[in-house]
Amino acid sequence: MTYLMKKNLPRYECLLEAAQLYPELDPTACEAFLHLLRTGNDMTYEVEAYFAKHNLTQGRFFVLMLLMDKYKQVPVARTPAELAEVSGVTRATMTGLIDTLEKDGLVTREPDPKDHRMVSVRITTKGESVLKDIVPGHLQTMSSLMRHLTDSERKTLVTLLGKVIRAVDQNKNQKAELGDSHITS
Amino acid sequence: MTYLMKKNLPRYECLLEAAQLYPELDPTACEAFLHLLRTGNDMTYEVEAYFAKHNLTQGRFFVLMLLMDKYKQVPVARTPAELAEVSGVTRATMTGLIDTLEKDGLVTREPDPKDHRMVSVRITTKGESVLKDIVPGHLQTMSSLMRHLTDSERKTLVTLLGKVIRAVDQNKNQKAELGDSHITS
DNA sequence: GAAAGCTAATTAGGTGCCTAACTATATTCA
DNA sequence: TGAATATAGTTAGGCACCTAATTAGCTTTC
Repeated sequence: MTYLMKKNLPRYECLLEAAQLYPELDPTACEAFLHLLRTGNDMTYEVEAYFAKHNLTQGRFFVLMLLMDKYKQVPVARTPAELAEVSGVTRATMTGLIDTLEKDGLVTREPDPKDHRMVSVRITTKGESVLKDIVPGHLQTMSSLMRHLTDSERKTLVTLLGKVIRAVDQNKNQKAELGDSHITS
Repeated sequence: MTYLMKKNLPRYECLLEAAQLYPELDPTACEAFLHLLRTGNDMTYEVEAYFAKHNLTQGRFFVLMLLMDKYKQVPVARTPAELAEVSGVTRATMTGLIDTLEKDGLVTREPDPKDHRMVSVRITTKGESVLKDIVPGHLQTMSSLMRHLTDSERKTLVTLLGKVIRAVDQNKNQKAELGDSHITS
Protein backbone atom coordinates (compact mmCIF):
# COMPACT_ATOMS: atom_id res chain seq x y z
CA MET A 1 0.00 0.00 0.00
CA THR A 2 2.94 2.34 -0.18
CA TYR A 3 2.85 2.90 -3.80
CA LEU A 4 3.40 6.60 -4.01
CA MET A 5 5.79 9.26 -3.04
CA LYS A 6 5.03 9.92 0.57
CA LYS A 7 4.97 13.64 0.18
CA ASN A 8 3.89 14.82 -3.22
CA LEU A 9 2.15 13.41 -6.18
CA PRO A 10 3.98 14.04 -9.43
CA ARG A 11 2.91 17.25 -11.07
CA TYR A 12 1.17 17.00 -14.37
CA GLU A 13 4.05 18.64 -16.23
CA CYS A 14 6.38 15.94 -14.96
CA LEU A 15 4.05 13.31 -16.30
CA LEU A 16 4.12 15.00 -19.68
CA GLU A 17 7.90 14.81 -19.64
CA ALA A 18 7.83 11.19 -18.54
CA ALA A 19 5.46 10.41 -21.39
CA GLN A 20 8.28 11.13 -23.80
CA LEU A 21 10.25 8.29 -22.29
CA TYR A 22 7.36 5.86 -22.15
CA PRO A 23 5.00 5.81 -25.13
CA GLU A 24 2.44 3.84 -23.05
CA LEU A 25 2.07 6.64 -20.52
CA ASP A 26 -1.25 8.46 -20.79
CA PRO A 27 -0.72 11.58 -18.69
CA THR A 28 -4.31 12.30 -17.68
CA ALA A 29 -4.96 8.63 -16.89
CA CYS A 30 -1.77 8.40 -14.89
CA GLU A 31 -2.53 11.54 -12.93
CA ALA A 32 -6.04 10.42 -12.07
CA PHE A 33 -4.85 6.93 -11.21
CA LEU A 34 -2.13 8.18 -8.86
CA HIS A 35 -4.45 10.63 -7.14
CA LEU A 36 -7.00 7.92 -6.62
CA LEU A 37 -4.54 5.42 -5.21
CA ARG A 38 -3.07 8.06 -2.98
CA THR A 39 -6.42 9.20 -1.66
CA GLY A 40 -7.49 5.65 -0.93
CA ASN A 41 -4.22 5.03 0.92
CA ASP A 42 -4.49 8.16 2.99
CA MET A 43 -8.08 7.48 3.93
CA THR A 44 -7.35 3.88 4.86
CA TYR A 45 -4.51 5.06 7.02
CA GLU A 46 -6.76 7.58 8.73
CA VAL A 47 -9.47 5.04 9.39
CA GLU A 48 -7.04 2.42 10.69
CA ALA A 49 -5.53 4.98 13.02
CA TYR A 50 -8.96 5.69 14.48
CA PHE A 51 -9.75 2.02 14.98
CA ALA A 52 -6.31 1.36 16.44
CA LYS A 53 -7.09 3.76 19.29
CA HIS A 54 -9.87 1.36 20.25
CA ASN A 55 -7.76 -1.74 19.76
CA LEU A 56 -9.59 -2.68 16.57
CA THR A 57 -8.80 -2.87 12.87
CA GLN A 58 -11.05 -2.28 9.88
CA GLY A 59 -11.37 -6.02 9.43
CA ARG A 60 -12.33 -6.75 13.02
CA PHE A 61 -14.68 -3.77 13.11
CA PHE A 62 -16.42 -4.98 9.99
CA VAL A 63 -16.90 -8.45 11.49
CA LEU A 64 -18.50 -6.90 14.57
CA MET A 65 -20.83 -4.86 12.34
CA LEU A 66 -21.85 -7.99 10.48
CA LEU A 67 -22.80 -9.62 13.76
CA MET A 68 -25.49 -7.00 14.35
CA ASP A 69 -28.73 -6.95 12.42
CA LYS A 70 -28.53 -3.96 10.09
CA TYR A 71 -32.03 -2.73 10.78
CA LYS A 72 -33.12 -4.11 14.13
CA GLN A 73 -29.76 -3.46 15.82
CA VAL A 74 -29.93 -6.85 17.48
CA PRO A 75 -27.20 -9.52 17.53
CA VAL A 76 -27.27 -12.13 14.76
CA ALA A 77 -25.23 -15.32 14.75
CA ARG A 78 -23.21 -16.11 11.63
CA THR A 79 -20.76 -18.77 10.52
CA PRO A 80 -17.13 -17.97 9.77
CA ALA A 81 -17.75 -18.93 6.16
CA GLU A 82 -20.53 -16.35 5.81
CA LEU A 83 -18.44 -13.68 7.47
CA ALA A 84 -15.50 -14.44 5.21
CA GLU A 85 -17.66 -14.38 2.11
CA VAL A 86 -19.23 -11.01 2.88
CA SER A 87 -15.99 -9.47 4.13
CA GLY A 88 -14.10 -10.61 1.07
CA VAL A 89 -11.33 -12.43 2.96
CA THR A 90 -10.45 -16.12 2.98
CA ARG A 91 -11.82 -18.44 5.63
CA ALA A 92 -8.32 -18.87 7.01
CA THR A 93 -8.06 -15.12 7.54
CA MET A 94 -11.51 -15.06 9.15
CA THR A 95 -10.41 -17.76 11.58
CA GLY A 96 -7.61 -15.42 12.65
CA LEU A 97 -9.89 -12.39 12.99
CA ILE A 98 -12.39 -14.34 15.09
CA ASP A 99 -9.53 -15.67 17.23
CA THR A 100 -8.48 -12.14 18.09
CA LEU A 101 -12.03 -10.93 18.70
CA GLU A 102 -12.73 -13.95 20.89
CA LYS A 103 -9.54 -13.42 22.86
CA ASP A 104 -10.66 -9.84 23.54
CA GLY A 105 -14.09 -11.07 24.63
CA LEU A 106 -15.96 -9.31 21.82
CA VAL A 107 -17.42 -12.43 20.19
CA THR A 108 -18.09 -16.03 21.15
CA ARG A 109 -17.84 -19.26 19.18
CA GLU A 110 -20.39 -22.04 19.73
CA PRO A 111 -20.65 -25.31 17.84
CA ASP A 112 -23.74 -25.59 15.64
CA PRO A 113 -26.03 -28.20 17.16
CA LYS A 114 -27.36 -29.36 13.77
CA ASP A 115 -24.20 -29.52 11.66
CA HIS A 116 -21.18 -30.25 13.76
CA ARG A 117 -18.80 -28.96 11.11
CA MET A 118 -20.12 -25.47 11.58
CA VAL A 119 -19.53 -22.86 14.22
CA SER A 120 -21.82 -20.08 15.29
CA VAL A 121 -20.18 -16.73 15.92
CA ARG A 122 -22.04 -14.23 18.09
CA ILE A 123 -21.25 -10.75 19.35
CA THR A 124 -21.06 -10.35 23.14
CA THR A 125 -22.55 -7.49 25.13
CA LYS A 126 -19.01 -6.20 25.47
CA GLY A 127 -18.69 -6.33 21.68
CA GLU A 128 -21.95 -4.41 21.33
CA SER A 129 -20.79 -1.71 23.70
CA VAL A 130 -17.47 -1.37 21.84
CA LEU A 131 -19.43 -0.84 18.64
CA LYS A 132 -21.64 1.76 20.31
CA ASP A 133 -18.55 3.62 21.41
CA ILE A 134 -16.83 3.49 18.05
CA VAL A 135 -19.44 3.93 15.34
CA PRO A 136 -20.26 7.62 15.93
CA GLY A 137 -16.61 8.66 15.74
CA HIS A 138 -16.15 6.62 12.61
CA LEU A 139 -19.10 8.31 10.96
CA GLN A 140 -17.67 11.66 11.98
CA THR A 141 -14.36 10.71 10.36
CA MET A 142 -16.22 10.09 7.11
CA SER A 143 -17.95 13.45 7.26
CA SER A 144 -14.74 15.16 8.20
CA LEU A 145 -12.80 13.73 5.26
CA MET A 146 -15.51 14.84 2.85
CA ARG A 147 -16.03 18.25 4.41
CA HIS A 148 -14.46 20.24 1.56
CA LEU A 149 -16.86 18.77 -1.00
CA THR A 150 -20.34 20.16 -1.61
CA ASP A 151 -23.23 17.76 -1.96
CA SER A 152 -23.16 18.07 -5.70
CA GLU A 153 -19.41 17.48 -5.81
CA ARG A 154 -19.92 14.34 -3.76
CA LYS A 155 -22.50 13.13 -6.23
CA THR A 156 -20.13 13.84 -9.11
CA LEU A 157 -17.34 11.99 -7.34
CA VAL A 158 -19.54 8.95 -6.84
CA THR A 159 -20.49 8.97 -10.50
CA LEU A 160 -16.88 9.21 -11.66
CA LEU A 161 -15.76 6.49 -9.25
CA GLY A 162 -18.56 4.32 -10.57
CA LYS A 163 -16.91 4.47 -13.98
CA VAL A 164 -13.59 3.38 -12.53
CA ILE A 165 -15.21 0.53 -10.61
CA ARG A 166 -16.90 -0.55 -13.83
CA ALA A 167 -13.54 -0.73 -15.58
CA VAL A 168 -12.08 -2.80 -12.75
CA ASP A 169 -15.02 -5.20 -12.83
CA GLN A 170 -14.80 -5.57 -16.58
CA ASN A 171 -11.09 -6.39 -16.35
CA LYS A 172 -11.82 -8.91 -13.63
CA ASN A 173 -14.57 -10.64 -15.58
CA GLN A 174 -12.41 -10.73 -18.66
CA LYS A 175 -9.65 -12.45 -16.72
CA ALA A 176 -12.14 -14.88 -15.20
CA GLU A 177 -13.31 -15.85 -18.69
CA LEU A 178 -9.75 -16.32 -19.87
CA GLY A 179 -9.20 -18.47 -16.80
CA ASP A 180 -12.27 -20.56 -17.61
CA SER A 181 -11.30 -21.07 -21.24
CA HIS A 182 -7.91 -22.12 -20.01
CA ILE A 183 -9.54 -24.81 -17.93
CA THR A 184 -12.05 -25.97 -20.52
CA SER A 185 -9.65 -25.93 -23.41
CA MET B 1 -8.05 -3.37 3.54
CA THR B 2 -11.26 -5.34 3.41
CA TYR B 3 -13.45 -2.69 4.74
CA LEU B 4 -16.40 -3.04 2.44
CA MET B 5 -18.98 -5.45 1.33
CA LYS B 6 -17.25 -7.57 -1.23
CA LYS B 7 -20.06 -7.33 -3.71
CA ASN B 8 -22.06 -4.18 -3.50
CA LEU B 9 -21.72 -0.81 -1.99
CA PRO B 10 -24.77 0.22 0.05
CA ARG B 11 -27.32 2.06 -1.98
CA TYR B 12 -27.99 5.65 -1.14
CA GLU B 13 -31.52 4.88 0.06
CA CYS B 14 -30.11 2.44 2.58
CA LEU B 15 -27.81 5.10 3.89
CA LEU B 16 -30.77 7.41 4.33
CA GLU B 17 -32.48 4.75 6.41
CA ALA B 18 -29.32 4.14 8.42
CA ALA B 19 -29.08 7.86 9.09
CA GLN B 20 -32.20 7.61 11.20
CA LEU B 21 -30.41 5.22 13.53
CA TYR B 22 -27.19 7.21 13.65
CA PRO B 23 -27.51 10.98 13.91
CA GLU B 24 -23.82 11.35 12.99
CA LEU B 25 -24.31 9.69 9.61
CA ASP B 26 -24.08 12.15 6.74
CA PRO B 27 -25.46 10.18 3.79
CA THR B 28 -23.66 11.95 0.95
CA ALA B 29 -20.36 11.95 2.84
CA CYS B 30 -20.74 8.30 3.69
CA GLU B 31 -21.58 7.35 0.13
CA ALA B 32 -18.61 9.23 -1.29
CA PHE B 33 -16.30 7.86 1.39
CA LEU B 34 -17.31 4.26 0.80
CA HIS B 35 -16.99 4.59 -2.96
CA LEU B 36 -13.53 6.06 -2.59
CA LEU B 37 -12.31 3.42 -0.23
CA ARG B 38 -13.75 0.72 -2.42
CA THR B 39 -12.22 2.09 -5.60
CA GLY B 40 -8.82 2.42 -3.95
CA ASN B 41 -9.05 -1.16 -2.73
CA ASP B 42 -10.04 -2.54 -6.08
CA MET B 43 -7.31 -0.66 -7.90
CA THR B 44 -4.67 -1.74 -5.40
CA TYR B 45 -5.77 -5.31 -5.82
CA GLU B 46 -5.56 -5.01 -9.61
CA VAL B 47 -2.09 -3.49 -9.49
CA GLU B 48 -0.79 -6.05 -7.00
CA ALA B 49 -2.12 -8.84 -9.17
CA TYR B 50 -0.17 -7.49 -12.14
CA PHE B 51 3.05 -7.19 -10.15
CA ALA B 52 2.58 -10.63 -8.62
CA LYS B 53 2.74 -12.16 -12.09
CA HIS B 54 6.29 -10.82 -12.27
CA ASN B 55 7.17 -11.86 -8.73
CA LEU B 56 7.08 -8.29 -7.46
CA THR B 57 4.91 -6.22 -5.17
CA GLN B 58 4.05 -2.53 -5.33
CA GLY B 59 6.59 -1.88 -2.59
CA ARG B 60 9.44 -3.74 -4.27
CA PHE B 61 8.58 -2.22 -7.64
CA PHE B 62 8.66 1.25 -6.18
CA VAL B 63 12.09 0.63 -4.65
CA LEU B 64 13.42 -0.47 -8.03
CA MET B 65 11.98 2.67 -9.63
CA LEU B 66 13.70 4.84 -7.01
CA LEU B 67 17.02 3.21 -7.87
CA MET B 68 16.83 4.61 -11.41
CA ASP B 69 17.38 8.27 -12.17
CA LYS B 70 13.99 9.66 -13.11
CA TYR B 71 15.22 11.59 -16.12
CA LYS B 72 18.47 10.03 -17.27
CA GLN B 73 17.24 6.47 -16.80
CA VAL B 74 20.55 5.52 -15.24
CA PRO B 75 21.08 3.63 -11.96
CA VAL B 76 21.49 5.72 -8.81
CA ALA B 77 22.69 4.41 -5.47
CA ARG B 78 20.61 5.23 -2.40
CA THR B 79 20.64 4.38 1.27
CA PRO B 80 17.88 2.30 2.89
CA ALA B 81 16.96 5.35 4.98
CA GLU B 82 16.37 7.48 1.86
CA LEU B 83 14.37 4.74 0.21
CA ALA B 84 12.24 4.30 3.33
CA GLU B 85 11.65 8.03 3.64
CA VAL B 86 10.51 8.46 0.05
CA SER B 87 8.49 5.25 -0.02
CA GLY B 88 6.73 6.13 3.20
CA VAL B 89 7.58 2.90 5.03
CA THR B 90 9.70 2.38 8.12
CA ARG B 91 13.37 1.53 7.87
CA ALA B 92 12.67 -1.88 9.30
CA THR B 93 10.24 -2.56 6.48
CA MET B 94 12.75 -1.28 3.94
CA THR B 95 15.32 -3.72 5.30
CA GLY B 96 12.87 -6.51 4.52
CA LEU B 97 12.11 -5.23 1.01
CA ILE B 98 15.80 -4.90 0.20
CA ASP B 99 16.42 -8.39 1.59
CA THR B 100 13.92 -9.85 -0.83
CA LEU B 101 15.16 -7.82 -3.79
CA GLU B 102 18.75 -8.80 -3.00
CA LYS B 103 17.80 -12.46 -2.68
CA ASP B 104 16.26 -12.25 -6.16
CA GLY B 105 19.38 -10.58 -7.53
CA LEU B 106 17.61 -7.31 -8.42
CA VAL B 107 19.66 -5.04 -6.15
CA THR B 108 22.99 -5.15 -4.32
CA ARG B 109 24.06 -3.81 -0.94
CA GLU B 110 27.53 -2.34 -0.46
CA PRO B 111 28.96 -0.73 2.67
CA ASP B 112 29.53 3.02 2.37
CA PRO B 113 33.30 3.68 2.43
CA LYS B 114 32.94 7.04 4.18
CA ASP B 115 30.36 6.32 6.90
CA HIS B 116 30.47 2.72 7.99
CA ARG B 117 26.99 2.88 9.45
CA MET B 118 25.54 3.36 6.00
CA VAL B 119 24.80 1.01 3.16
CA SER B 120 24.57 1.77 -0.52
CA VAL B 121 21.77 0.07 -2.42
CA ARG B 122 22.11 -0.23 -6.19
CA ILE B 123 19.94 -1.79 -8.90
CA THR B 124 21.54 -4.63 -10.90
CA THR B 125 21.30 -5.08 -14.66
CA LYS B 126 18.85 -7.88 -13.92
CA GLY B 127 16.82 -5.39 -11.90
CA GLU B 128 16.89 -2.92 -14.77
CA SER B 129 15.67 -5.48 -17.22
CA VAL B 130 12.83 -6.52 -14.91
CA LEU B 131 11.76 -2.87 -14.77
CA LYS B 132 11.89 -2.58 -18.55
CA ASP B 133 9.63 -5.60 -18.84
CA ILE B 134 7.13 -4.42 -16.27
CA VAL B 135 6.69 -0.67 -16.64
CA PRO B 136 4.82 -0.62 -19.96
CA GLY B 137 2.19 -3.09 -18.75
CA HIS B 138 1.77 -1.13 -15.56
CA LEU B 139 1.19 2.07 -17.51
CA GLN B 140 -1.34 0.23 -19.63
CA THR B 141 -3.15 -0.91 -16.49
CA MET B 142 -3.47 2.72 -15.46
CA SER B 143 -4.91 3.73 -18.80
CA SER B 144 -7.21 0.77 -18.82
CA LEU B 145 -8.67 1.53 -15.41
CA MET B 146 -9.36 5.13 -16.44
CA ARG B 147 -10.71 4.28 -19.88
CA HIS B 148 -14.35 5.14 -19.15
CA LEU B 149 -13.45 8.68 -18.11
CA THR B 150 -13.03 11.52 -20.58
CA ASP B 151 -10.10 13.87 -20.22
CA SER B 152 -12.28 16.49 -18.59
CA GLU B 153 -13.77 13.94 -16.20
CA ARG B 154 -10.26 12.94 -15.21
CA LYS B 155 -9.42 16.55 -14.46
CA THR B 156 -12.56 16.91 -12.40
CA LEU B 157 -11.73 13.75 -10.49
CA VAL B 158 -8.25 15.03 -9.70
CA THR B 159 -9.69 18.30 -8.44
CA LEU B 160 -12.22 16.58 -6.20
CA LEU B 161 -9.62 14.16 -4.86
CA GLY B 162 -7.40 17.13 -4.11
CA LYS B 163 -10.06 18.41 -1.74
CA VAL B 164 -10.20 15.08 0.05
CA ILE B 165 -6.42 14.93 0.34
CA ARG B 166 -6.47 18.43 1.76
CA ALA B 167 -8.91 17.33 4.46
CA VAL B 168 -6.72 14.34 5.33
CA ASP B 169 -3.63 16.53 5.58
CA GLN B 170 -5.41 19.05 7.76
CA ASN B 171 -6.54 16.31 10.14
CA LYS B 172 -3.02 14.95 10.25
CA ASN B 173 -1.45 18.32 11.04
CA GLN B 174 -4.04 19.01 13.68
CA LYS B 175 -3.24 15.71 15.37
CA ALA B 176 0.49 16.44 15.15
CA GLU B 177 -0.07 19.75 16.93
CA LEU B 178 -2.13 18.10 19.63
CA GLY B 179 0.64 15.57 20.01
CA ASP B 180 3.21 18.34 20.40
CA SER B 181 1.19 20.21 23.00
CA HIS B 182 0.86 16.96 24.85
CA ILE B 183 4.62 16.66 24.99
CA THR B 184 5.30 20.29 25.85
CA SER B 185 2.58 20.58 28.47
C1' DG C 1 -24.08 -49.13 5.20
C1' DA C 2 -19.35 -48.29 3.87
C1' DA C 3 -16.40 -45.91 0.46
C1' DA C 4 -15.87 -41.63 -2.14
C1' DG C 5 -16.45 -37.12 -2.36
C1' DC C 6 -17.95 -32.57 -0.59
C1' DT C 7 -17.84 -28.87 2.88
C1' DA C 8 -16.53 -26.13 7.30
C1' DA C 9 -13.05 -24.79 9.95
C1' DT C 10 -8.45 -24.86 11.27
C1' DT C 11 -3.39 -25.27 11.00
C1' DA C 12 1.12 -24.51 8.73
C1' DG C 13 4.03 -21.67 6.47
C1' DG C 14 5.00 -17.40 3.84
C1' DT C 15 4.84 -12.08 2.95
C1' DG C 16 4.54 -7.19 4.00
C1' DC C 17 3.72 -4.13 7.19
C1' DC C 18 4.30 -2.27 12.00
C1' DT C 19 6.82 -0.84 16.81
C1' DA C 20 10.41 -1.47 19.95
C1' DA C 21 14.80 -3.01 21.08
C1' DC C 22 19.48 -3.74 19.76
C1' DT C 23 24.30 -3.11 17.49
C1' DA C 24 27.65 -0.50 15.53
C1' DT C 25 29.44 3.77 14.09
C1' DA C 26 29.77 8.86 14.18
C1' DT C 27 29.37 13.29 16.58
C1' DT C 28 29.23 16.56 20.30
C1' DC C 29 30.95 18.84 24.12
C1' DA C 30 32.42 19.14 29.16
C1' DT D 1 39.62 12.64 25.44
C1' DG D 2 35.94 10.07 26.84
C1' DA D 3 30.98 10.00 28.08
C1' DA D 4 26.55 11.16 26.33
C1' DT D 5 23.90 11.46 22.37
C1' DA D 6 22.42 10.76 17.67
C1' DT D 7 22.05 8.03 13.57
C1' DA D 8 21.94 3.81 10.23
C1' DG D 9 20.69 -0.51 9.83
C1' DT D 10 19.06 -4.77 11.58
C1' DT D 11 16.65 -8.05 14.55
C1' DA D 12 12.64 -9.62 17.31
C1' DG D 13 8.02 -10.14 17.84
C1' DG D 14 3.21 -9.15 16.42
C1' DC D 15 -0.84 -8.66 13.10
C1' DA D 16 -3.50 -9.30 8.84
C1' DC D 17 -3.46 -11.17 4.82
C1' DC D 18 -2.54 -15.14 1.53
C1' DT D 19 -2.34 -20.44 -0.37
C1' DA D 20 -2.11 -25.21 0.55
C1' DA D 21 -2.70 -28.99 3.53
C1' DT D 22 -5.31 -31.09 7.25
C1' DT D 23 -9.16 -32.64 10.27
C1' DA D 24 -13.72 -33.60 11.09
C1' DG D 25 -18.38 -34.21 9.87
C1' DC D 26 -22.04 -34.52 6.24
C1' DT D 27 -23.93 -36.62 1.82
C1' DT D 28 -24.21 -39.54 -1.98
C1' DT D 29 -24.23 -43.74 -4.15
C1' DC D 30 -23.75 -48.41 -5.21
